[in-house]
Amino acid sequence: MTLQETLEIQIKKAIKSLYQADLETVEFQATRKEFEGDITVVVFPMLRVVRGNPVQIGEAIGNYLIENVEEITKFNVVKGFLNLVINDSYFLNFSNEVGDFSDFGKVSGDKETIMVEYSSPNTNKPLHLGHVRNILLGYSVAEIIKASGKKAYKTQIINDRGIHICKSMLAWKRFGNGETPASTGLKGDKLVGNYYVQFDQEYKKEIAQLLSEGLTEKEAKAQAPSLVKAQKMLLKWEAGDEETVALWKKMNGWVYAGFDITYASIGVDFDQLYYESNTYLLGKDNIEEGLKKGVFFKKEDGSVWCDLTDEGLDEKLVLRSDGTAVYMTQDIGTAIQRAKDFPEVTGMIYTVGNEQDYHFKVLFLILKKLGYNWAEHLYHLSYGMVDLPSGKMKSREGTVVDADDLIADMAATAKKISEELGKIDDFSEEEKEQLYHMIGLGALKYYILKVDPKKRILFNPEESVDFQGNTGPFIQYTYARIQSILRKATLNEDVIQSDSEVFLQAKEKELIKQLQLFPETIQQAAANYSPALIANYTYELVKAFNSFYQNISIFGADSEDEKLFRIQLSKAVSDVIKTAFGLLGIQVPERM
RNA sequence: GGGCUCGUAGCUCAGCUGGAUAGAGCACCUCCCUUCUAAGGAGGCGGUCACAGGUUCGAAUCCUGUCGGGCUCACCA
Repeated sequence: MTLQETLEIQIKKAIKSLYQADLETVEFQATRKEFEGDITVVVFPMLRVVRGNPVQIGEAIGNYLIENVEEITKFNVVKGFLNLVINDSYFLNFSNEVGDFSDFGKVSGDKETIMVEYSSPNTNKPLHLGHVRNILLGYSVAEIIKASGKKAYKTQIINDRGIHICKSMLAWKRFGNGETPASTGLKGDKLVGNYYVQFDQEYKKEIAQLLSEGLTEKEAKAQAPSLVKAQKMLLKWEAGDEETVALWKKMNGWVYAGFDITYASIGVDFDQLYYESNTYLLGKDNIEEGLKKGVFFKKEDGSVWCDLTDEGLDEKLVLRSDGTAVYMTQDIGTAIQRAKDFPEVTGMIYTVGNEQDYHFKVLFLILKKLGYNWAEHLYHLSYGMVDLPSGKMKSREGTVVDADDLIADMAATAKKISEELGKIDDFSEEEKEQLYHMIGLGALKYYILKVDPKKRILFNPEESVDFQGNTGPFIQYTYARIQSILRKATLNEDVIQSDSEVFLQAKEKELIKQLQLFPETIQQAAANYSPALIANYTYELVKAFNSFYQNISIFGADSEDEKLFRIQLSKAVSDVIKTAFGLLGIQVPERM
């Protein structure tokens, strides 16, 4: 039983015996810095059950707790807030009982399995900053779910077919002269992306030409020769035309090789891949089934719809009048297919931008109506767009922040700062490069993950991401600092254990309190799908540690026991930093 | 127009299911490396929590409305 649970029981007893009343719940909060105390009971809500002056009630409860709870040594009441002081041995016991903090806060278990979809790129262009936000969010949420006691499968659906792919293929055939990644030295995704851009330029020229010939904009867009050719190519692809399919395979292969490099650089992975070329026909059977169940209805022209007006939404098309699938059809089919592939899956998370909020609202509703039990646990991990000062990023117009370039820039900044400081001059070149990458990536990931996913991010490439203050490198730095202490401690053969009485400094107590919050922070982050909670928690922990570190000497402690305790506490903090950053997908260095 | 969403310090953001005088970082100004890593620490400056009502012991937080930004309402994906 936690201390808070004990207190709740005792406070209910106190109210019962003092006022003959029953409390439903007791409201606790952390005591604010300006008051003495470790935990605070809010008295106001009790006034509903107990008549009286909040200060007097607080005093009465405080006195009762001192009598009946040994951990409570003192209290004070300010207005309706009862501030309780907890004795040192409670905190010392806590850190001794945990002992090894390397897995502290994590819960193991696999009763529930959640599938997390993220990234899901098109194969006609390289990954950019928008994808990066998606990838970081999805990966982190999957890791948080695992730490909270569930199983998580990371997956992505690769959009490897469709008109957009044909556009790149067409432009390559026309302008490519047989270029390959090997012949140009370009990453495959970059090479293919260039042709996608080239297609669009050509297409725009054709539209301009047709407009000058007097066509309307709509006509010009539909009749431009490039587009017509791309549409023909798509039909050939769907018919299984050998040459088209071969080219498609070749160019997609280039892109996958490029993606793999970027994913490895970012440090993310997947458990299961789905390809749209395999799944785009799925869903039609499910529509048929839904028709029989009465979930859908057919209009006179043969198109199939789902009526969601009862839920305050519109009617939604799920099958065209010619019997072909739409986006929704595929998503219905894919979800059902995944549940078949992984029968243990109890829920799915879709990491997709907020422009698709409505689509997922509808998708989830339809799946519920179709009667799948896992449909109750579907979640759209929606996030805001990443905008540039110039506006929206557009791949076709080449106004994007490329993921590889961005990571390289971040590493370059890390290098510059590191060289100025000169603390790792003895590293080998390879070690240095690894470290710069780790720090640069840490800065980027933290920068993106610490903000609420719902908010859009304005990214200004001119102003580089910070490396000081509330940043990834600041936290990595603190970790490295603690490792330095631990190396020195090992060198001095200080044994990491202490069980005798030591006097706790206020800063040490703060640190332990902060450590105690980690398990519930993980649970909250999982419940809210929020890496930001982990990031903010870690920042608070690290701030508390740095304050401790600057104000209290570890190796200059008065007694051997105190010294050992401080080393042990530092170790615990660094273990938790490592775990927390692991949940964000950020690595921590031994030195920096 | 309907729906969803955001609006907190000059800038970037925290603020949990309503709780004490609204917190950080950046920027700006003071201090602190004979001590364990100064990518650090201690402090200062800076707010009508978009606006107006309401709910109550108490509202940045909940409700309604207004204003402003974004997204979305395709037989596109």
